[in-house]
Amino acid sequence: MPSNRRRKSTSSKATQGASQIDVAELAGVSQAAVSRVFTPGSSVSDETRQRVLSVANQLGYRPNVIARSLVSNSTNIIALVVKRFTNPFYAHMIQDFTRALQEQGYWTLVFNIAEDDLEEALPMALQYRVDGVVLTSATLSSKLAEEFARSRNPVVLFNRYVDDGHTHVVSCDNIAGGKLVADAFIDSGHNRFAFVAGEELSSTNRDREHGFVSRLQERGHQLTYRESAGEYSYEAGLIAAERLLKQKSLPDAIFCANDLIAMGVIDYARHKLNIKIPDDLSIIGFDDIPSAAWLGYDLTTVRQPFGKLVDNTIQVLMDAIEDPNGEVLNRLVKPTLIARSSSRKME
Amino acid sequence: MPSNRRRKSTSSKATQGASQIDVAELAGVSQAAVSRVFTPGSSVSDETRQRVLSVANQLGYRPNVIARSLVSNSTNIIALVVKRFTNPFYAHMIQDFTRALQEQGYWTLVFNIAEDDLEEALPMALQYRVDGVVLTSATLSSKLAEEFARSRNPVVLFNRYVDDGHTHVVSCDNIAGGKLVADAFIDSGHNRFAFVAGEELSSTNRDREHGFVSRLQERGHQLTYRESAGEYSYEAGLIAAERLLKQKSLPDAIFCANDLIAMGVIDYARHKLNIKIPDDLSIIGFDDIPSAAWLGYDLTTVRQPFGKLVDNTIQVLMDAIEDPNGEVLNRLVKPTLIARSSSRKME
DNA sequence: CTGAAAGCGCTTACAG
DNA sequence: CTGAAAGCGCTTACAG
Repeated sequence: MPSNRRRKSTSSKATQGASQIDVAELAGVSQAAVSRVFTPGSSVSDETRQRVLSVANQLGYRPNVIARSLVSNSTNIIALVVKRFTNPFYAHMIQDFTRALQEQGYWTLVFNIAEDDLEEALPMALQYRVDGVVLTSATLSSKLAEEFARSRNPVVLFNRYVDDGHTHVVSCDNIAGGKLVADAFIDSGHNRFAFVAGEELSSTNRDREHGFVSRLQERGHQLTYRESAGEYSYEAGLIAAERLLKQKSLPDAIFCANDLIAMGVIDYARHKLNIKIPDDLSIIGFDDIPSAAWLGYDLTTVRQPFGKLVDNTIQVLMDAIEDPNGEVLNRLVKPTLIARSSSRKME
Repeated sequence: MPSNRRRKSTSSKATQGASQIDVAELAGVSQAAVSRVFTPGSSVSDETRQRVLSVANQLGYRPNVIARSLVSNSTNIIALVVKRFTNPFYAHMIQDFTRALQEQGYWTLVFNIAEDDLEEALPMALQYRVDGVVLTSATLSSKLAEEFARSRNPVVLFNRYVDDGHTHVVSCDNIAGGKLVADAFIDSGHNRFAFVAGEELSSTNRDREHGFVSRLQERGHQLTYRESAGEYSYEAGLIAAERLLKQKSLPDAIFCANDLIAMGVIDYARHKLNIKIPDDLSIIGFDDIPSAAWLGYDLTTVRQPFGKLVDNTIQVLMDAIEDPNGEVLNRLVKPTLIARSSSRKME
């Protein structure tokens, strides 16, 4: 008879399920044997396995992952840090991301934070000894980056940049995206260009604008108007449109920093000012969220290669977990232009 | 000098942060003292506290929540189980829910499952010894419900029903919602009614339809057409509209089981068939997702009292965690009709 | 293949 | 207020 001394008899606190000790006692094997049955790859005789499994089933035993994590030093949990998100793009991101992670045997702990709380929230994530962290719509302060480096937790920035030497990055090539839009507008004969910015401080906004403006200039044009929505929302798009379209001479081509803004601009132009789109005004967005394809908008937009972004993020994360000392990865994924009817076609 | 024998000297594995033992040794106190400093409400002298805090800071010590969970038997994690969600309503739910939970000191572990995987995924959640579970867009099989009952994990169903005696429920009163729509249509003089169903097997769909049809009958009317979109999406709405609106004599009032379907129906009617909305056809949805208010749709809809639903869920959850033997709660929240221009006004 | 033992990093009576 | 000790439920060398 094996020893299994720790617990007094069959106690097992009322509110808790059975433990390995309970199973071991009833099955007449050691606690280690029970552990092995539930550890893939461990060597157990068929007889032991059967007996343990049967007792475990009878007792409703389930391994306590928390205890396992404590000794194995791995939780199989990934922290996904998102900022207050109104954007369907990020809802989708969470959706696909959690699913893809689950396929790899990982679970997702969501940290939903205001930008300012990052400094507090992230250390919390660390306390849970997550196996990795994905940061979305948030940038890492150098202090935090350092703390992460010290904790040796792999961090992947999603659609954000940083070049601190140990933070991995997976992002859409926003500069290239901005250039696609400039080319599309110019190729189809537009010549009064406007840009409606989203979050001024975000790298996504900066890069999209930079790509757009620089390509305009390369091809001998320039930006006529610049308006700021201030955030990536439909409502902000409406308001920006109101300001932008009260100009005496209107632009004939507007690039909006994301789709939601673009939809706000379209609706304001169409329903408040009776402007014909695309006859009088072409509008292009960024993201290709589902509603961009809706008949009421049919928005020309720069599609973020969603699946690729998520897949790359998972892959980078898995690589980093496997080899924490591997090289710092920086994956830039090319976007594509999806031409729909909110912008004039090539002439 | 305290003992702290377990560890050999200052080892602390290379890949890990400092532990209480490391801090204790350097601060010249016992490990228990360090623990007390990080346990709110424990009694520690000011001097000890200062010394420990200073050393902890110097070493970058952070409590290991996993270890704490193992002994305290509480993870401060809530499992949120969602089904593959395309609906912005649920994206919003996750958003608000995670935030509200964080305010209570809980974190959210997201389980994103296909309906069929529920049987596998939920036991996983249990293995993480989460403090509670919220189930969204999924129903609990009796086998699972029993397993949960045995695990003594509080479970709250969000917008789903079950009456098994131990599962809490927080839901919008979908039947009342359906009645609101019937009344609105009848009061404004419509008389050929159609219903476009979403997911046939969901209790939300069943109740909304039931409320709608029963109120029609109460007031001497009946349903003229019933079409099924089969799922709660825009695309399904388009297809359902195509089938529904090829009838020789059209309905003049369509109730769609949710907003996304309604938008699909509006777009199909308007852009493919040139039907005037609301002059020729009134359409009402359900949810009041953000895009329902967009100028291009301006959808009359039944607003789910979002904040109340989330608040109630959190509250029920907290109550159940505090008193696992408390009564089983069943909170039904009344929806309201938001009148916009996709439906004719009272005559 | 299997058991005894150590240990993961904590909390919490217990005794002072 | 404080330390010594037990224990949470596991995994994993170690020795057979």
